[in-house]
Amino acid sequence: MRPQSSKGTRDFDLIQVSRRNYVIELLRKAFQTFSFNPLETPSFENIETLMGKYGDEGDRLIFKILRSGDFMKSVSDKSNPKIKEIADKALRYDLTVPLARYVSQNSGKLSFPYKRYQIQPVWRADRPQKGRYREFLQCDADVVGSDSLWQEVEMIDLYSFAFQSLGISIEININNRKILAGIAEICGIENRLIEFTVVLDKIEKIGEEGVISELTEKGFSLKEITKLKPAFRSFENLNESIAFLKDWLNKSEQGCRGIEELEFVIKRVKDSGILKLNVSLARGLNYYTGCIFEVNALNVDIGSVGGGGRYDNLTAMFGLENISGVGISFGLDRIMLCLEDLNLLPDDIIQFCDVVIVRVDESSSDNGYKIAQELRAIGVSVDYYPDIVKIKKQFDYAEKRGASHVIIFESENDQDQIRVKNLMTGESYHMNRKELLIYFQELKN
RNA sequence: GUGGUUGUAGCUCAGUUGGUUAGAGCGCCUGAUUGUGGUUCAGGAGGUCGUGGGUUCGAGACCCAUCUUCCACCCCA
Repeated sequence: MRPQSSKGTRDFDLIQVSRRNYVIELLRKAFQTFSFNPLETPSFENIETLMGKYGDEGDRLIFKILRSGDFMKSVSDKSNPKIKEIADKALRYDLTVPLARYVSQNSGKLSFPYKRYQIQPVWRADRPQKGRYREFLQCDADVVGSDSLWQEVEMIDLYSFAFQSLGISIEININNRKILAGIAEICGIENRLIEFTVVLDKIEKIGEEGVISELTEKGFSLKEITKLKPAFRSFENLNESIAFLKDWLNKSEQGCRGIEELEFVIKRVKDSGILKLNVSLARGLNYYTGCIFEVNALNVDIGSVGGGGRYDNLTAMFGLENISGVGISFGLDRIMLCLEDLNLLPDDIIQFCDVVIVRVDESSSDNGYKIAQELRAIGVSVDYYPDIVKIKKQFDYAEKRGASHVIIFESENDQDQIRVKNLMTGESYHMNRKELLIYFQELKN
């Protein structure tokens, strides 16, 4: 059996784990600063909880878990069984639907608005690609149970806070689903809103001509497309774009409401300079109903590093009506790529061991181990080399472990002459037990 | 799900139109050298050439299937 990790999954070694933890801790801190509380939900849910929430495409990508026992017995058509006959659980596909389930299930004991953050892996049976895996960590913050636009304001402030702490310069594209609905209304295609937005969302990638040809392909008429054309325009200036939209959509009540919402938010966020109104921004998930955002890192070509928006009635499918929420997500894998590209990862975040204890023969084994115990008691990370092998090999080992010091017990060594070598400087000292403890104590501080 | 791409020693890769015992660098092991690891030298181990079929006198090279990698779609994060 050849060792091989499963498609679209990764192992993380010491360095990668350290770096990821560094980022996760900063995100956690940002979430806590904005008073979100942690929530963790199980890796799998009942299959009905997840199926049908992400569209047909989503259903296909959900990892389903086979029923236990001899479930095939009760399958009617064995050559073509129904999913629910053979699978009753599924791995979570995102963190939003489990949140909706949790909030609905616990609505009695939660106080609203309920603010939670959640950092957990999710699974998608997608075909892997650059920065896209079948198992990846999502970092979400959501607030549910308030219609207030202040929530949007806070979410954007949270984005700037978090990315600032990571040292990443960003711009946030912002739009409002109501504006998109308004555009559809003005152009007389309100019944094809989702189709239209999915295509419009690609404009950055495929350009105006691409969008036009794809819309044509989908059966939009030339007249409709001509009417839609103002949506392809992009503006550098927020006020300019708002003025334009106000004029264009003044006949659409919904569109006007969308613009008002945007204005409210834009006026109040801390760094409105990073906001960019982008009418073509739609975001795939069609449960969004209000403001939507997408975060792009500047100075690096990595795509979006986060996104989110307002959704109404996400809990309705679980029987809890009239609950509105805003959620944002941080794409950890993309953020890691971005930090690597920009060289923003500090190198002192990797937790190597501090000291390796080596010895020449068994005569110093007990003394050596005692030192290990004493050093550990004062919080030093100690590796006690277990075997008596050539000193060269033990030194090589220590260096590979990233240890900053080696403590050497030579056969003639008595307790008062313990040799300590600093691998960073190459300096070597002799000291007794007490001095040694003090030396490392000071190093810790 | 569609179309392409990749897979040779622990790592990075060579391997010429199918033809003898499949190579290099780094790493690893052993021994010397360097006054206790980091230098230098010498020697050595390690590959069913992703896996399974097939074509052929002969396959790492060709064909099919499968797994994996990366990429573009679809979709999305």
